[in-house]
Amino acid sequence: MNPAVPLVVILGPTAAGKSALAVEVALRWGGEVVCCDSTQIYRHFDIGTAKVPPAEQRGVAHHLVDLAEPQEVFTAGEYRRRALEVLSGLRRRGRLPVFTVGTGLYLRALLEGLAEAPGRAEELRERLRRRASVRGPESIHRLLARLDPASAARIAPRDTAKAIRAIEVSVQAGLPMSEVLRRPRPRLEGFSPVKIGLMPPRAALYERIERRTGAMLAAGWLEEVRGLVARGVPPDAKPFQFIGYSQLRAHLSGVVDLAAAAGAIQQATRRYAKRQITWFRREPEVQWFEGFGDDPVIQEGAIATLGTRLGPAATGT
RNA sequence: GCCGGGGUAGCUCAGAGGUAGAGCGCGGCCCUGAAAAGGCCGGCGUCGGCGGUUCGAUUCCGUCCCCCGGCA
Repeated sequence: MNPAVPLVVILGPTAAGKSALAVEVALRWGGEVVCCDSTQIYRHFDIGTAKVPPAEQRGVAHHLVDLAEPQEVFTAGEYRRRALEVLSGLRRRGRLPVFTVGTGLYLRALLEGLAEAPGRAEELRERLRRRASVRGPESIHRLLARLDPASAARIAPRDTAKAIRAIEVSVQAGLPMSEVLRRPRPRLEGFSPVKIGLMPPRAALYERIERRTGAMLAAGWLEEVRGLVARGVPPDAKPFQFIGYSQLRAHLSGVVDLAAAAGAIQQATRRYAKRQITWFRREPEVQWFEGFGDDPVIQEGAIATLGTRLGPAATGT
């Protein structure tokens, strides 16, 4: 068994400056960035998902971006498998993994593992969705209550997405999902995570979200969306549900003017940031910094904290 | 200056003699293969100011201030 090696995790809400800090850390300790973001997985959806442009990568390798085509469905389990591959490569080459985490579930799937459970069953999902739209979301919940009362008690009656997953698992596994979840989970071995959290003041974060939306539009976001539609990416492709892409598609089809679309994007982003904050607050053993990751003062503090765990910087830049 | 209309939550507004609600916003939360998804909870308030009537006024009366129209 190899001794545990460090792994850096940088987490925080969208627009908190995770990417900039990650590149700094990677440059200091000879690391490579590993993205943990469910949207940057998709190819061709670049501007709105805030992928790091090559110039800002400053020669640092970025992993787990552009893994899937827009019409594919990517999952937390798939993320875990791909991340483990990347980690073993980095370990072999003696490079420090620096995760930028916007998607809390994916991080949890990697660090704590997922219970061994059946994967998606598209046909069953489709049937259940149809049932939900014809007979109402509660009908799905009633079905679940018969298959798995414990899960039904835990899942809200109108939370169709969670109820469908619970039914899917229970049916395929032949026992209630609540039982399946009791199985041991394969925790990440051989790495000791060091977690840095970015938590800018709320007002400043919201201001930055507003400005970034404008900057993304100025950078050609609308043209990107127009191009995706033109090249035939189907409207029901997963990434078209992401924040901004749905609103800009509505704008292109003439339903709303651009200003209204931009306002809706900003609002959706604020809500998303709030949900991320709620999730990350429960993450254990995080060293929190109350500012932005591209602020030199915050970077200095984070790097000093990391220094106590990683030792002095391997490369002096 | 005169005549209307109006000042109630962050915004738009409803309401009624017994200290107030809706939508949006905002805040809090949940989460095991769609997670930028999906779901749950919360009113956060000098009812423009000051007097008066009343057991009780945000509601009725007076007055002042402010906003929006129209006429000057």
